[in-house]
Amino acid sequence: MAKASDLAYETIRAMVLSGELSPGEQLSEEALAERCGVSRTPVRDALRRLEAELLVRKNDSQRSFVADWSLDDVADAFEMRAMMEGYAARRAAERMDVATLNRLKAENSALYGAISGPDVDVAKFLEHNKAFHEIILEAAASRRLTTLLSALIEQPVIWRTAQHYGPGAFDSSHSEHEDLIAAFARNDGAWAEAIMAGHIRRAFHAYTDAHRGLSKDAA
Amino acid sequence: MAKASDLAYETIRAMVLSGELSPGEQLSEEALAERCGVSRTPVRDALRRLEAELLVRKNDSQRSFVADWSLDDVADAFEMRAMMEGYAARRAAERMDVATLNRLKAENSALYGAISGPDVDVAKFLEHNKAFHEIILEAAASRRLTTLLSALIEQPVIWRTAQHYGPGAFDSSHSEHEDLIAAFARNDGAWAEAIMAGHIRRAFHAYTDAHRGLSKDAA
DNA sequence: ACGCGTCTTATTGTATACAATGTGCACAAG
DNA sequence: CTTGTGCACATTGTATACAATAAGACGCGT
Repeated sequence: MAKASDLAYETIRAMVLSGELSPGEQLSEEALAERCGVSRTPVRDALRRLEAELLVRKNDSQRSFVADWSLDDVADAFEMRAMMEGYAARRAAERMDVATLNRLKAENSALYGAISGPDVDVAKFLEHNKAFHEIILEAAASRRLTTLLSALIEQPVIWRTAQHYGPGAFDSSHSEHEDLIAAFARNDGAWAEAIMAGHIRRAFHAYTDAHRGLSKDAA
Repeated sequence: MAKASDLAYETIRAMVLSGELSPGEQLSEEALAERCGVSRTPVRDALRRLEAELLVRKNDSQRSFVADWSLDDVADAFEMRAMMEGYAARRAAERMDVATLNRLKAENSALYGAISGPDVDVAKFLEHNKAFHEIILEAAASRRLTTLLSALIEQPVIWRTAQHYGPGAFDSSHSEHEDLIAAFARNDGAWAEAIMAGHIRRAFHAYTDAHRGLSKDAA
């Protein structure tokens, strides 16, 4: 999309994710515009996008605030994702072809490369993990599903989960991906759906384990 | 929300739904602004909202077009809705209380009143049907689910389906709602989910039956 | 001291002008 | 006749000024 609008979006998003803007804090369009070095117009666009992603919420009189996520909200988001990605996996299994299967195998091999060395390369893991899931979503061949899920997948709480993974969790991810590939190879939609739902739920519990006892962490 | 922005949204939406704007037709912000009697700014807001609702799509270079729905797209939308409303019904069953149950009973009684006379009052049926489903969504108590589903429910193809119902279909709706109430009363999430999924799928087949042989109907 | 109404001010909504960008067409060269 | 290039135009992106509205502060009366 356009330059300034994207800049505003990325900037504000980064500020929310980093905690530079605290949950519950009010967002003034003018203040944000100044910090981004653009006018209010692209900021308004950006806020609309962020609102759709649930990173920002608006009160009754249209004022914007940084969304605050309770544990219930996080659980809710993961449950939604488990359901929808499970559904996507089922559809993908029913429509799987050899070329797509090979792409999935390649991504999961690359993912393994990122976690099999002496140190885990978390950024690389995330990259290939994201690619893996996106290929499945693409194979599900549902525009609506893609639209709705992408809003969920971008949730900060979700993708930051891997930061809290122990070494075993990375291996689990890799092996669950292998199981998914096996299900896809057999066009077994029900199997794929079950694995995927479990896959997401395990990520959720990794999150709760990491946050046990912590009331709130800003960064 | 604001006056002009809402006006633009409602106006454009009505034009798309009525077929005054044909599927695939390009939408110029300036032309729409003139027809709505407002400036381009609120029109841009309205287009973003309509894009989120999938009534409008944008091409690579951000030009807007009226979305055109193939049969596959419609089937896709119904499948998504079946899955998500099924999930909502399950959650609602697990959280159901007496007050909500009574509201559901009242809505379904009113719905019965609209269809039990000599002529079916379709508008009244739709109103109570919508209210019934909204109560369930509310009882599901998931902000994300509400956000995502509301985009789907507003789809024109979906709510227009009832226009094609035969007399038996209205009765089926009413009795399926009764089944849902029974499942809710017993907090039987799995049952509620199964009924709801079937309920939506039946609506889909009512749609395909009505359109059998018709390539496209504009209004 | 407390509640209530008004006034000030912060914030968002809208209009308009201008800049940037992409699209299609015309025309020339091969 | 086809293809490539460039120009004119249609359309969207951005900035800014102004209008409308809601939130908060202040003072008044009780």
